[in-house]
Amino acid sequence: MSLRHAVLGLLERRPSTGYELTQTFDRSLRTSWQARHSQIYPELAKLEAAGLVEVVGHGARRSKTYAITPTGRAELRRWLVEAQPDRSQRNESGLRLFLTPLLEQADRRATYQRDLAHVEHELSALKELRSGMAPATDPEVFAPQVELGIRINGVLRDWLLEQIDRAGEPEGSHQ
Amino acid sequence: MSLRHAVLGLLERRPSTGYELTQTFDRSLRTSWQARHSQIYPELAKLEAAGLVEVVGHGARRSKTYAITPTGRAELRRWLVEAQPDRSQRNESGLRLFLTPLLEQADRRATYQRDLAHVEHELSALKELRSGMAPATDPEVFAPQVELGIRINGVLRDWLLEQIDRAGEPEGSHQ
DNA sequence: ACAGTACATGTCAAAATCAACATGTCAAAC
DNA sequence: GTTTGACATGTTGATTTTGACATGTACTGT
Repeated sequence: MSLRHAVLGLLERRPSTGYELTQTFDRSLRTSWQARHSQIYPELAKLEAAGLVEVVGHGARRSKTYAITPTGRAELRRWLVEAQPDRSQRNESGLRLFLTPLLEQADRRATYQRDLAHVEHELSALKELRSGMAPATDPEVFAPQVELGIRINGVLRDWLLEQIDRAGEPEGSHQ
Repeated sequence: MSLRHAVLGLLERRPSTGYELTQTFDRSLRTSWQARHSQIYPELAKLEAAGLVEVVGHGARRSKTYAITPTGRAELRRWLVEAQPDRSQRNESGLRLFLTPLLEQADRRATYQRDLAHVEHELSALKELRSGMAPATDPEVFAPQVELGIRINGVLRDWLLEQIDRAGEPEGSHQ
């Protein structure tokens, strides 16, 4: 039940509406956990019923702002500190990378190129985020995560470049 | 429907029984895609019904060996080359890393330590795998993936060490 | 006034996944 | 000979996740 704790965690960062949570899932959390609004709204209702979150305000367009309660905070801490992590993952890109060697050279090269383009894109987005980050606003709560993302994507980029090189050699080298 | 393609991919590598696939999911694929036997056996049945795989042999203990068919191979290639990748992930460890800064210092330090222990463990397992890998057996189909795993876990280790250092400073430094 | 778009919340049926139940085979150790 | 454990395949009910359907609100530009 990670969705529950993801929602609690985001509400610990700041009180939010379901709509805002949906966007955060889509923007910041997409590389760790994803959820659609059709999952988030029911989950908020369940969390409220369980007393882990509460509605702290009503805004425009029927929006409800939720905040975490002390009970919810305790549950979040318990999960982070005491619950044993589930290390398994679901990562389609990883699966593709694992299977790509099965392709013939030209196809393999093409898919690595496509992945490389995506990684470069991610990398520049993260670097822009890093440079534009107000050092006062998110005091270091956020910066290290961005840094980690940059490093992992850097490793991925280098690795992909090596694979592309390698896939090109047998045909392209020494005319 | 990544499970389907994961199974096709594994059968492209070599014909296998459901039991063998289950083990491969658990051992090699656990960082990309996981599946239990209760999902794998029905999926094999569906794939067989669809003509993407076929039974090529019966072994001891009622075991059935499946192999990919030409149709299945075509579908696998189509998925790898033409289908647009789903970049979203489900990764509880990533989620925890994202939320850990919310904890107070002592808890934060402790969870980073726990993660570090796990990463070190992964790292030594991968390095052993690298050294023990027959260069002739899995000719390079497998080696680059192991190398990537080593590099990513290395980045993770360094990052965690930095975070632990940082979390220790305000209290532990200059007596 | 009207159109388009972003905001905002919900529900529902289908599909995917998981944990538990269920059954049986074969080899090695004792 | 029998117990233990790895091998091997299945099913079932509950939970999680998805994609589509559904509805309404507020602002912005024309």
